[in-house]
Amino acid sequence: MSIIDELKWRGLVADCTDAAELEKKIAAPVTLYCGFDPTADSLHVGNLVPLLALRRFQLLGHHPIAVAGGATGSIGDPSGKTAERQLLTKEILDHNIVSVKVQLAKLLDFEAKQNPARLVDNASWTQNISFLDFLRDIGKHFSVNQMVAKESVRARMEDREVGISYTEFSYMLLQAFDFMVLCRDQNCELQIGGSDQWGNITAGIDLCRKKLGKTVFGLTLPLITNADGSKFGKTAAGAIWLDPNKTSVEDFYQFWIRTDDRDVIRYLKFFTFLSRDEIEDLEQQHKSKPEARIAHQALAKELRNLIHPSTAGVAERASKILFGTHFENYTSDDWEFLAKYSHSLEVEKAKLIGMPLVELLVLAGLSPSKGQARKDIEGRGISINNNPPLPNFGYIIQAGDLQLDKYLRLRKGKKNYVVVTAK
RNA sequence: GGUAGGUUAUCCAAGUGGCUAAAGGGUGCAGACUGUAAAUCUGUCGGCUAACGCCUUCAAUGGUUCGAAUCCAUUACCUACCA
Repeated sequence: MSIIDELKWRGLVADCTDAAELEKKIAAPVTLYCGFDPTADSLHVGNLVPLLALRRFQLLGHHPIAVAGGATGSIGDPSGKTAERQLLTKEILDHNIVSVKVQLAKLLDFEAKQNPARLVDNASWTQNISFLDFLRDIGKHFSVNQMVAKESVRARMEDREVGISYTEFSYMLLQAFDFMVLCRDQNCELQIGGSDQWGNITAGIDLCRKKLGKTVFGLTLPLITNADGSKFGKTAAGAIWLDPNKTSVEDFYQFWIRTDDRDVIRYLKFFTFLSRDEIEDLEQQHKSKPEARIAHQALAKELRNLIHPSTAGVAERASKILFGTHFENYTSDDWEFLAKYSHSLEVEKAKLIGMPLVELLVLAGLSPSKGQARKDIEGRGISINNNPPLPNFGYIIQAGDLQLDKYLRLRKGKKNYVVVTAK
């Protein structure tokens, strides 16, 4: 199966240039790239789609290049954005680049004998070029008329409330320049990216043809949407990050477990490397017995293994303990384990015993304020250990609430848990 | 540079002197139903308080007034039109 067939089956092709020619080209190994702008100090699950696509290409023998956007990230891509963005400071940008590079490096194989991945930073060829040279050599090839017609720019021009700065307007020139440089120096012939990158990619293709006389290709991946219409990868608490310090291993796992039924098979295709047979088998199981959530568990497990390989088994175990019923039998190992991988809080024992529950809820971060904590309790959403919800908000923590004289599980609703440890 | 309009709570958005902690909607959170699903229904959604109530908030500062999100002045930011 060619990479294109593979991607098509997975629903991962939104659009591509000259499909017939691309099919031919791709029969032999090609060099391709995808850019990742360091807009934060970690990648999030949304970045996974193009990144895993690079990996899929690599697995089938192609040569992937991951481009860290040191230059483009300092400008800000207007694509898909409804408002002008705040420029990141130099310090934040540097910090982000370092972090993102580490994550990119984890998901591609740099040791492969035939087709090792490469990681480059577009600042390396952009930062020393002068503004005048850039305008003369690159800018001359762009027609403002065409740039204005591109969806990403047009949307912002039409929105009277927002507009677009010259800085962001120029973004596509930088990205086109990247493609041209990679094509020239590394023989890169294909750029992939999210569907919002279409305009930027075609700009690069045009530039390669004009500057280098070469025909190169572009392929975009679909924007991932949730069945309920909300944005993929965002929760109220924010994005789901790959960095375990920003999104705990347990939360990361839970995120996938809670996938909408209607999305779970699509996501298996998008985000895992399971084979077609395996996914179709899961689909059968899911259809016949959705409440067992077999597909959800497979999805969560695959992703956890991929992103947090050193924690194999951790999330499943934590999940079993948190959502299971054999609460009284926890050993102190179980408790320590929970404290480490889910949300936890340490409080001095002397302070803990006798502390009003509302105060503990706020300390634990389960309720934003004491007033809200009170309402949460009155709404019968709060319980300690595995007891029924507490009926009144005057409750004070007792010594008897501590399991093994040390641990206490505080729960809000079904999904929010904090393990409180007395010290 | 000139002219006009805007800035309200987590987001959108009403409100043009007292009845306004501020309509409505979204999101969120909780409850019921379930499967840690969806849909639906209910409650809740500035802070403190057991509660009466008190405090802080409508871009910022200063003013008018018994009383201001609402009126005036200055400043900042955003947008449009004109030059």
